[in-house]
Amino acid sequence: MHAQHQESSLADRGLRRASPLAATRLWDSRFLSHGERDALAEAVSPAKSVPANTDLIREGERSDTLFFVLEGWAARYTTTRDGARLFPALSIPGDIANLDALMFDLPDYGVRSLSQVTIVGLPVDRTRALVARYTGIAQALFRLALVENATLGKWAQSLGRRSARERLAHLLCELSVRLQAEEGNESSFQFPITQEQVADALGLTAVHVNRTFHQLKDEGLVQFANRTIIFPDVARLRKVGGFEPSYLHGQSAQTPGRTCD
Amino acid sequence: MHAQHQESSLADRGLRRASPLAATRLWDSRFLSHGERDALAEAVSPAKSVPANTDLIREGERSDTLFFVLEGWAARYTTTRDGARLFPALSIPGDIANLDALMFDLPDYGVRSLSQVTIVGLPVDRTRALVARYTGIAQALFRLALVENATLGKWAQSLGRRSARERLAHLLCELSVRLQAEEGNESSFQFPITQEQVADALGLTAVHVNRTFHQLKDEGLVQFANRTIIFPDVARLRKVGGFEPSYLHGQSAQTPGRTCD
DNA sequence: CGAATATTTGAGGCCTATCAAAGTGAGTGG
DNA sequence: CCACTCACTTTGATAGGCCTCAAATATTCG
Repeated sequence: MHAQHQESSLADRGLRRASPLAATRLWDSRFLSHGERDALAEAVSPAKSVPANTDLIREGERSDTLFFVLEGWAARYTTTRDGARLFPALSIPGDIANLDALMFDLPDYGVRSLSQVTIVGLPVDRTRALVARYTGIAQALFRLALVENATLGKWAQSLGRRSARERLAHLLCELSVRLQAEEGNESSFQFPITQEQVADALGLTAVHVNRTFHQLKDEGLVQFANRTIIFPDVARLRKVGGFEPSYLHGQSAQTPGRTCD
Repeated sequence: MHAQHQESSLADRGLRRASPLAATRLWDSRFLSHGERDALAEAVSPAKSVPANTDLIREGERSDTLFFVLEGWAARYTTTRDGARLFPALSIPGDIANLDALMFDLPDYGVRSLSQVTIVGLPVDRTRALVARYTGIAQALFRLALVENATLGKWAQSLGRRSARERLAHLLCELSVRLQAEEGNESSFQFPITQEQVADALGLTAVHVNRTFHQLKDEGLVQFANRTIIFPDVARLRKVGGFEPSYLHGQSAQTPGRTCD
């Protein structure tokens, strides 16, 4: 942690310690060399805190920066004409909420904070330059896109073919694995979002999510204690949700070796 | 079309005319230089015809080649323990069915032909070499991943928040646009799959898909004539499905300029 | 402490699933 | 060219999961 390089410019950007990106999957990736990490840390904008329920990107609004989530949860959302909302993806610490901004100027979704979040921005043009110059960064971003792809596929499977109970169980299992990279404990984590937001992730009603949560509680599969969720029996919860963590390709610390080819 | 380069080796691979990839989005991409196209055509394996309902990749089976679909329709599929199937993606001519094989050795899905298909394989290791050498190819593949991402997001929106009628309308609209790159007519195309397969794409039952098709027919929104589907009123069908083609980012000939930044 | 937000509970209804069977069409072999 | 078969489509009846509407309770936050 000695300030070997010029840390001052980084500190100016609010990146006092190593880098706010240190918590990020992109950063953790085995693909990044030292130089690549420095280049990334250099390109990043100051960390910013955003309150809950505020749009980072309004639906269909142009955006010229990539958003890294450092703390808190955000979500991509789409709205149908009749006002129904769905979250095709939850963005939790370590995620990039709008990776596609790298290639497309107009997203087909919005991004909104679900809890208070702290984020860091990466300007698209600078990122393009990094991608062109550093193959490791290009690979890491490509990997992120593919993992998101797999996650979306599972999401679709849940929405299309699983009951409310199974869907909720699957979501909770997925989150426990994805969060584990930071929390270090797969059987419990902070759960900062409302049941209505869960409903928008699962394609259900808030009312029904509530009933489903109670069902899982009654079965002894989940518990709550001041905003943290606890899984007394992870194995059984996974069974209920039909959850197989392999599609996350080592987004957690749990399967460190199986990440890439 | 004169054989300026050595066409013989290509011909040996069954790529007689320009290249079987000519029909492919990857090929069409404005990112590919002449040299990159040649390199791609060179790397591709001989075109192969596969009958309907056969696995290109069995669920969870290792695969070391990328599959381009040249003709016919295929699908990625996932199965839940109770046997329910869902297609998170349909792979139609021009698509790569298993892009993630580039980075991950074990897919979390299977790939299966829905109709008779002709495909071409691209070995993963050769593709990696191409990506490392040709930035245009890397960019084009990244684009494909991001478009697939957007498509999966819309798929999730349909599965989570749209009625059967809306889902079917949306799917048909999406297919009409994606196929248009080849067919050139957005109001009609060959429809080679069964209602049960449609059900697996929409998260419905074959029975209900049948009823929903009839509903759309009765409304004058779709017609069938010997295996081709016809949309008498595309605008109205899009309205029903809540379909906005922008997320496909110019996968069709219809929005040629808006493809990239 | 009060207001706004989130959770909880109840009753009733609709959309889609399930189960079952009949009808249709394409391909095969005699 | 006609049975015959297999797969797909179509139709009907019933049931169930989740939604809708509504209101009460609990919690958060200023």
